[in-house]
Amino acid sequence: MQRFTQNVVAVIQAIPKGKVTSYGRVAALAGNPRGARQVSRYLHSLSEKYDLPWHRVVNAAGKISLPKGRGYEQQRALLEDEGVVFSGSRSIDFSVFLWEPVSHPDGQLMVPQP
DNA sequence: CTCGTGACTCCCG
DNA sequence: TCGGGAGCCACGA
Repeated sequence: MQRFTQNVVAVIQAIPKGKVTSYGRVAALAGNPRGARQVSRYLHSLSEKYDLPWHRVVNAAGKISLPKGRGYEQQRALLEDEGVVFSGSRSIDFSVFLWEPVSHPDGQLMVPQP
């Protein structure tokens, strides 16, 4: 498995309960700002194997990308269980629920070195 | 090796 | 606002 893939897994597992992030951010944190599409694929193929909180990943607009009947409802239910609120009934307010692993002297996310 | 395929994003008109 | 198009890239067939 490639480093990027491992990083994606690590980043997703690091998302705290009650917070969400976007595919693009996960990709960026994993070291590939252009790898958003890969992230979606990993969720699809590795979520069970690595027990990932896949539901905490939404698109850049703060919405669930899954179509209804294809996981939308399940994801939304899981998020609401954690306290995430859908404003307007469809989108998540990033200013409140976005997970920001801001660089911190010690609390930095375990992103590998370039 | 090449090709199709996305639970994405960004940029324009 | 909204939709279309192009960029991107790992992975399985």
